[in-house]
Amino acid sequence: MLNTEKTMDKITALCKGRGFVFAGSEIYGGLANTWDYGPLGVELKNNVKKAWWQKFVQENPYNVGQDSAILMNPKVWEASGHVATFNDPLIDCRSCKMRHRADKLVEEWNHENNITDVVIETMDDETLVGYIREQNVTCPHCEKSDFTDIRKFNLMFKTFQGVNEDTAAQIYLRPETAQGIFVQFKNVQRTTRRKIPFGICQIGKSFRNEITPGNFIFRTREFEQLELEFFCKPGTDLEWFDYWRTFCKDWLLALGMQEKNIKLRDHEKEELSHYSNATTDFEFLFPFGWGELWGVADRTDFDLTAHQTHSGENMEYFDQETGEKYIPYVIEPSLGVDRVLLAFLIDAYDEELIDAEKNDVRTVLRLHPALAPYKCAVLPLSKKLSPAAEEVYVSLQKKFMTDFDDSGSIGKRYRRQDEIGTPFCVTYDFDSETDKCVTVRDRDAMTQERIPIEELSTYIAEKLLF
RNA sequence: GCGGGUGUAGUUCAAUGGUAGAAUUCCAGCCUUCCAAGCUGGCCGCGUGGGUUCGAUUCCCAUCACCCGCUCCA
Repeated sequence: MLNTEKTMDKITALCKGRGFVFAGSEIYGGLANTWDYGPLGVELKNNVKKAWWQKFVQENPYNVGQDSAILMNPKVWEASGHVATFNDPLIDCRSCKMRHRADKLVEEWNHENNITDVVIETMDDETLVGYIREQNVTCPHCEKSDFTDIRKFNLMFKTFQGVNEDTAAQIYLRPETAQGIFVQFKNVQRTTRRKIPFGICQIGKSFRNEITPGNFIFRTREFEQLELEFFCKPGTDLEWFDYWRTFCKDWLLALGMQEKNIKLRDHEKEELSHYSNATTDFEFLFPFGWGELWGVADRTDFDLTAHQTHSGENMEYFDQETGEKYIPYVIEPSLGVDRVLLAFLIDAYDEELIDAEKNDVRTVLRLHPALAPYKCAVLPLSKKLSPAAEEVYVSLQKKFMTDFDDSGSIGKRYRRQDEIGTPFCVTYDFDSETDKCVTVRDRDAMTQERIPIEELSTYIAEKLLF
């Protein structure tokens, strides 16, 4: 019996086999959880970014773009709270080797023992360890109370700027792109003459030294984010929160993601980040379960206020119409490029049983044309037609990523394109010379249409819209 | 980082204490007038490093990577 279930193995095999994603540094035995995008992967990734930019910047009445540096003044991360709260106090149980977060350990212990008058948040590591030893807090796993000291684990990658590798020269690789937007908020507002509400979009790499990455490109230590920081008047934030939630969902659906694989989940109070008072996660049904794709957070005025406090720079916005001065609230829809790319891939992956007896399966990536690495492939029906077909190929290349393939049977070449998600195959045949038309075969509908060569690029361009 | 599992061509799977064989993919040629045709030829592999041994892909140790759990979140 043929198994057409989508699995991560099949997805990773396709990615490796067709040049979407390769394991990083593979010839040196790899480096844990690093992945490189191959020729098709980078096209897909660029298309995802382009599609996001198009809807969030190009076509959007509110938003503008920017691109800030990965390296920032370390004070940024003190202000943002990342130096303090991205620090996990890890503690190991000597008995069963289980690792815990010291603060969570105490929190649970207090909860179970009905201790309510102890404030964990204000405890430093020594106090935490002291408390654990005093109270004989036990390991939830083995019930013993034998813990190591706390080891600080900061999720931020550190490096050094300049020649001195001392702490004064220590800087961080940004753990999120958002702060680059906050620190430039005033410059962008001034130079674009934007009035509140408006937003700033940014695409860029971020780095988090996760304890446990995994699930292919779902969680990696180096990843790329698509972030919008939307500035609005306090009190209108929840309204805009809803607005952007809907906007984000529409974007996913417009690009063909199946609604049944998307779920919106609101964060519970305890779950909220240090900067947020409301968050909704967009989750996608991956083969390994539901996983977060898009976090839409109401960050309040936390960041701008923090930067105002730490930098001494006034971050207030002055409303000319009402004469009011205020620090804007911020709605942040933050999307992981690698994650959403994986989601699109999985969502698009399909195996079609063509002939049960021959065990013939057509593997097809039903990617939206806007996302597909190649928009079309030119396939001469016979090798004798290759020179003429190449002319069509060269003209199409000026407009879109186009592939050319004249090796093997026409059927095999269709299948090759199906597997990498090419929406249109253009076949140049023996009549093309005289009627100046080609056959365009649609990947999903499996239909064939005779199109004049000169109308070809317009025909395809229309299908790329979303 | 801890516990469990895995590691042989791009993929799927063999065999072996005497340095590996097939299918498929891929490439070249012949053939081929629209959905994985055929023929001929070809490329490609024992994760890495040690040890035992005359000799290791095989046995032992370490290491690395991947998968499943504990964490976390874009």
